[in-house]
Amino acid sequence: MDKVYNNKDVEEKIYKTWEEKGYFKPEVNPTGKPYSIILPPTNANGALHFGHAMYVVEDILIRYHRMKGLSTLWLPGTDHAGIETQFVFEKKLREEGKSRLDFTREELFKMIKLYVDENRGGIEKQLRRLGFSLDWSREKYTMDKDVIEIVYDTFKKLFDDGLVYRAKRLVNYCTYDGTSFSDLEVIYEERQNPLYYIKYGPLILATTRPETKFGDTAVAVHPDDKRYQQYIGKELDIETVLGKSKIKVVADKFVDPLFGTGVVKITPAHDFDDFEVADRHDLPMVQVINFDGKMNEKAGKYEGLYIKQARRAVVEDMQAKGLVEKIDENYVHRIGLCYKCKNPIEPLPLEQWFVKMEPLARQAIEVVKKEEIKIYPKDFEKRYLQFLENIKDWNISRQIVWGIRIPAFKCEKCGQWEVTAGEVREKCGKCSGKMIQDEDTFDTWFSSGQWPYATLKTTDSLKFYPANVMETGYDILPWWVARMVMLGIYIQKKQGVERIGEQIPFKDVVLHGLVNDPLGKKMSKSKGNVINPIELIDQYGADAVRFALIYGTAFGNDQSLSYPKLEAMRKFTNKLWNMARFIEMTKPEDYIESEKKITNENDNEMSEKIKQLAKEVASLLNKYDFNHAAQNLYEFAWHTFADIYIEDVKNRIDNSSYSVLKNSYLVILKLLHPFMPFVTEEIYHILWKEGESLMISEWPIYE
RNA sequence: GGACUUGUAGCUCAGUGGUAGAGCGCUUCAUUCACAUUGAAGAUGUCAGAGGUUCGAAUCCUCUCAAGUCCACCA
Repeated sequence: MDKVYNNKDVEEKIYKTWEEKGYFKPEVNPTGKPYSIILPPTNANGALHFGHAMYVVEDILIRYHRMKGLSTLWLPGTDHAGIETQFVFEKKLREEGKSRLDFTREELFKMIKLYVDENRGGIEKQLRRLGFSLDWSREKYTMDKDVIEIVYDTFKKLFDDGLVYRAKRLVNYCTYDGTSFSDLEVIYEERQNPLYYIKYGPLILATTRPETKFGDTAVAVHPDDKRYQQYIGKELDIETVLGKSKIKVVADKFVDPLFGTGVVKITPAHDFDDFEVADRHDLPMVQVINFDGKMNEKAGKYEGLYIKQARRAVVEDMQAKGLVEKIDENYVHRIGLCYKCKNPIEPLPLEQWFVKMEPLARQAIEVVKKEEIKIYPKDFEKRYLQFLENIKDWNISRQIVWGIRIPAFKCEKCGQWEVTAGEVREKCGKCSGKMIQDEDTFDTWFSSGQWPYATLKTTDSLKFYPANVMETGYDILPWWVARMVMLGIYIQKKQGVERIGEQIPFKDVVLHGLVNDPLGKKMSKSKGNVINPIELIDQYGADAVRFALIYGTAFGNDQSLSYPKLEAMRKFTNKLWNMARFIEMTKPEDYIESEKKITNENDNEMSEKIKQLAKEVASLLNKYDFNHAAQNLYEFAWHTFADIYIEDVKNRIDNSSYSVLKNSYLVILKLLHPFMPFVTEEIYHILWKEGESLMISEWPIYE
């Protein structure tokens, strides 16, 4: 053996052998009980980042259970990542001086598909570098035909059940990207904008958006506000920049009497709150801004102006007419921004497909409260429940081409909608008019929300449903995990599955924290502080990187990348290596493997301590306490086994003590294998059997 | 506005009712005898602050301060 463990020579060779021998497939343990984890699908077009490296905990669980003899499946997959990918592609187009508007829908889709196909596979290579024992033969993609069929089918069933409906709702629309975003995709930022105090007949109200006044269909006051009691229910004659007009006064509790003058203009087509007020008071909706971000004909002479231009013009004209009471230039408020381009989100009314969430959420709440699904660490349960208890209907339409096109068809003649499970409809069933397919695609989360069922069903692996563990970053708990629970249960119920325990998509939710840069700042491309895990693997070895991510940080907490820790873990792999080297070098010439009788007190103590360690590590892993399992192993291997025991046994090696030494070391290797698969496997080949593998050896269990 | 997380040795972090811990760094010694070293010994902390519960609090409760995150969003 070399004096130093050289990870570079070892890792690639070993991973290749594992894969070739089929050790990653559940069939390696043909009679074992099923145990499965679905890898959160990675962006098909993406590269590895530190979020992915944290999936090492899944590999630990998988390797642990595989060694325990379970038929273990860790299923990889990729996601088409609709908005994200189209955004990246459009950026590329812009750099080439082109725009998506230069192409038809079909052309654009083909181009993006080609672009993604060319860039695919990169991340799979990188996940291999981390040593992940994924069953690559079952890899799925959200755009696989059979996955799409399941998504279609679910959509149709939801529609038939009345859980999908079409409605004109305000959407978070980005007039620059030309698409709507979910609530979760809108980011909020504080901005300082002028607050205009405008005269509406006898009333004065404060607004930041005077240009939307042409869409006002009422003004509102608080029902208990003494100042305005005489106006409630009346219609006011008001003077506007477009001449005389009338407007109704309504009373609604949402108005804060302390803000501004306590009077609010109601613009249902361009404000989320106003939309709800309008709903309660049956007010008409007047859209004055178009999807291109310009004012429309309802804005009279301001038609064709962009929002900002219109605001300036309207204010100037109002000032000329004496309609502006005052302007508060120091007003600070939070406005919604597009998370992609950082431009203000415009609430606009658009016909969309919505999923009625309340009935689905109710079940998802119930399964967690009944502990059919458990969330680790438990603190995250509150976030999950908070999200589901306040859930709003889910807008699943996206105005992008890169995605699964919604299988809904509208009759040109009579306006009838028909939803199919993917089949094309050309003629209207009612009037024989021509049917046209909805241009929109599904929200990416609508397909990934069906991921556990879709992947297992289409790989003929349904015996692994529900998955034992869903492990992911806590940041996508509502976006993804909650939706998988809701859709998973729904799908299984529709399949006629009655037992809750078989409806849920997974049993345990395990959430890891985020990895920040060494200064504790979130890694992001825009900050330029992104660190590529592959570079660290090259430098420290995959085992050291894996161990460093687990060791010394409470599971679920964020951590900052630490170079000293990586270095310490690299030394640990080297220490392990040299323990093996010692054992190899000190083998008694007449040593017989079967010699087992323990005669020395210290040898006896060691074999007892090893049993305790094995129990402790198993118990910690069963609780998803990876950190303490790792700490125990590190502490024991280095300080109990090497510093004390090896030092002690060094000068008195005989057949009996050597047997204890070697067998104890084997247990340490086995317990460490899920954490550090490469170095442990390599040592096993050298000290034990070259043709066999530690990864499919038996996990040490002592009763 | 609602909630969550974090604040412990110079740095990165464990520790959740019983005399303050690890790694790195630092000091001293030993060693090149499995270990691009390793081992032994050592120094270092008003456990963010204040109050409370308790025989006893880093740990439980309340409040304050600071950093970060999620959700909802007031014209």
